[in-house]
Amino acid sequence: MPTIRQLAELAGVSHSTVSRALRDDPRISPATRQRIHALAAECHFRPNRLAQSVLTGKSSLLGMLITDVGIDFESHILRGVLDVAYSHGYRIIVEETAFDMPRARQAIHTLLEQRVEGLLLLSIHRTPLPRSTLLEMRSHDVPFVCLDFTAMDGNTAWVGTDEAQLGEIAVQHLFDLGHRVMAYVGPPMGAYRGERASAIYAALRRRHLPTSTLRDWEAESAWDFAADRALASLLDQREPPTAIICWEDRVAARIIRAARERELAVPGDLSVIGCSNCAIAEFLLPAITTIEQYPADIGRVACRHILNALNAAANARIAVPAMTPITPSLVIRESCAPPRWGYPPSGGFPPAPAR
Amino acid sequence: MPTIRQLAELAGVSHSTVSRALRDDPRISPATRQRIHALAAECHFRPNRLAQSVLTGKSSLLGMLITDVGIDFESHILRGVLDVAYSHGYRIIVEETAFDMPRARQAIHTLLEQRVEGLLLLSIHRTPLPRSTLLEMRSHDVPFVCLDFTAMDGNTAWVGTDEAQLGEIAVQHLFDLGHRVMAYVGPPMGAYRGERASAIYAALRRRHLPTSTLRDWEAESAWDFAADRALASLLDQREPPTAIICWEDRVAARIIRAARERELAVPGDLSVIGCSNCAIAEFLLPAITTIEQYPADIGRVACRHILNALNAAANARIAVPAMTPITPSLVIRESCAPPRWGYPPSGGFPPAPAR
DNA sequence: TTGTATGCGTTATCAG
DNA sequence: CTGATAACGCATACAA
Repeated sequence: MPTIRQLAELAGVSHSTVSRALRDDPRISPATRQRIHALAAECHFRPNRLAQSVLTGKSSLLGMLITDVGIDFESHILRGVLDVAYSHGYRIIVEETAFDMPRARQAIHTLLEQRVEGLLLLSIHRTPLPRSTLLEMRSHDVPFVCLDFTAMDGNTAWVGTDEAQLGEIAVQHLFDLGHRVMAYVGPPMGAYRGERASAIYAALRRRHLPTSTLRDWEAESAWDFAADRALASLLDQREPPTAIICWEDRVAARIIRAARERELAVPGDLSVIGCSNCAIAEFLLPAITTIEQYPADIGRVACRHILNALNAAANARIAVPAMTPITPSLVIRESCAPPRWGYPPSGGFPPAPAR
Repeated sequence: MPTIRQLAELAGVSHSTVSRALRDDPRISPATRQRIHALAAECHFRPNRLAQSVLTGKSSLLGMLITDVGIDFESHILRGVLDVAYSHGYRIIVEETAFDMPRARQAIHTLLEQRVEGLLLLSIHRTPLPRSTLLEMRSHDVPFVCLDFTAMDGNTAWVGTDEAQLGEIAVQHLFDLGHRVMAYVGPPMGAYRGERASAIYAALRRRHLPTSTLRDWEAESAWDFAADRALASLLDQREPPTAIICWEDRVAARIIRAARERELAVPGDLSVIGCSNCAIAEFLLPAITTIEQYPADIGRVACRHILNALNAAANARIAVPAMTPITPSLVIRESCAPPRWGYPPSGGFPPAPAR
């Protein structure tokens, strides 16, 4: 692959003429421009963006930290990011961090050395980012945005699911169907991703419904838990729930399976609603009623935010950190129905289903 | 962020001394080295890898083209790639192509301008890459490898599922259970991803079993098809299959659903086996028996191949293009069982299940 | 319209 | 041990 100087020699012009011709500078005569373009194509010439970047200070590179691209939700966020990055002439360097904070820190440094112009941080930490890390991030001179559950201190750009709305949507749907006792199966309040529990419990309280707590969510990872034990402990209560809200479709699938193993019909005996609308949810029997969180939109909005910040910086204006919750929406399918006994039951609550 | 020259000024030394101190050159006195390191840390100095790359010609960047990171299988391949790239000090730039060949070509050019040292091509094309494209790829001076189903002309590095083994595994498992009439639901021979059909039919023929063809696979995309119609057409045959091999778990889920809708028990009346072991397969009822294809390994091997090629080039040796099929393995769960009527049926084949 | 000179942030080759 | 100086591939202000 030739350099711009070698092209110049071949064409019998100076390298600046080549440079200008290639960039379609109007000051170059159509004739030479044409000639140089042809020559460049013939030689498979590709301008060296690294050199350009050194000179201009713009790398057209964005860095994205991601916990695990294998997770459906995260890979769809990446899709969105790639989408807008591509259409704005930016490239994305992806780094996995697997919840390993030193590794994330290392990755960030590497990306900064690569002179990425912005950083997208997706769930790099199980808990909200500590203040010190946030300060450290701000000390680098690149704009960054947190996606999903990473950091929410109000002072940091953040894009993710609107958990409050999600809680409302789930509870409202079940409420409308007639359910009055619901349970939530997922990470508890205060824990990693506990925001969802909080939101659902708030929605429950707002309707003066009991907030049955699931006490044995001892998940190793966010998906690893004993569905049958969880279900048993829920149904053992004095007022067993007629509907279960699951924090994720995979959890919903497990709960449905556990229910069917104890010969409970879904949605006949028990309604189950999931979250995040995973790829297979619509093909199951029953197809899972779920809440779409639009991960690709989350990625798109986040990436756009970075791009805006870049422009704002160029205009010498201050980029305002923004919190951007993305509104989820209900996807009604087959796993929720009115409770078997209606409400209120004439003779008090029905006996717990046989088990 | 200061440059190396500014640091030099602050430290009262020349910029070459700073450069050397930062790279721990033994010729620098421990005292100054220490001092410069401290100063660099204080100023949040990060060496500019772009400038380094311009000089050395090594960008430590690899480019990866991917059809759709939202697809489980592809995102897991990406995981593997990221894994080995990271541990070898390489970064990955990801570009989505969505089967859009002009876009893929464009992305490749962009990546070449970015001076990636190698290219990983994942399913960028529905059919094997045309010879002309392959030649064009070779004309660029970077090593590349095709992943999954992209190109298999024997002259190009390729890593992907060993389809022949996959076919054997699926058919053997069902054969061992006693099935003698099996069908395949998936892209037909000759079509995009038709290799799987070919392999399964070969395995069937090897055992002198009938090769019932599914004639109405009119999938728009690879997952979009009418499962109920497909199932109906299969069961309508004179010798309806007692087992169905699905080209992907999502298809298996749909077939299972369709079967249950016509009150066929799975695996009692019909055995179903999937491929690719999707995240949710183990949580369904029945949990899907499937074939694990180890996508992360595919990514790892492919990335390692590129890295090897890079080293080989450095050693002035020729990088040998290699075909590396990855051996899949059977994951036995609950969706396959012996056929209801055993084999051979005493009074000929049983009547087709009621429908 | 084109050419010359300079610089971007590095590393590397010489001297000293 | 350290310091000039050149070079990498490119863009651009200035001169012609």
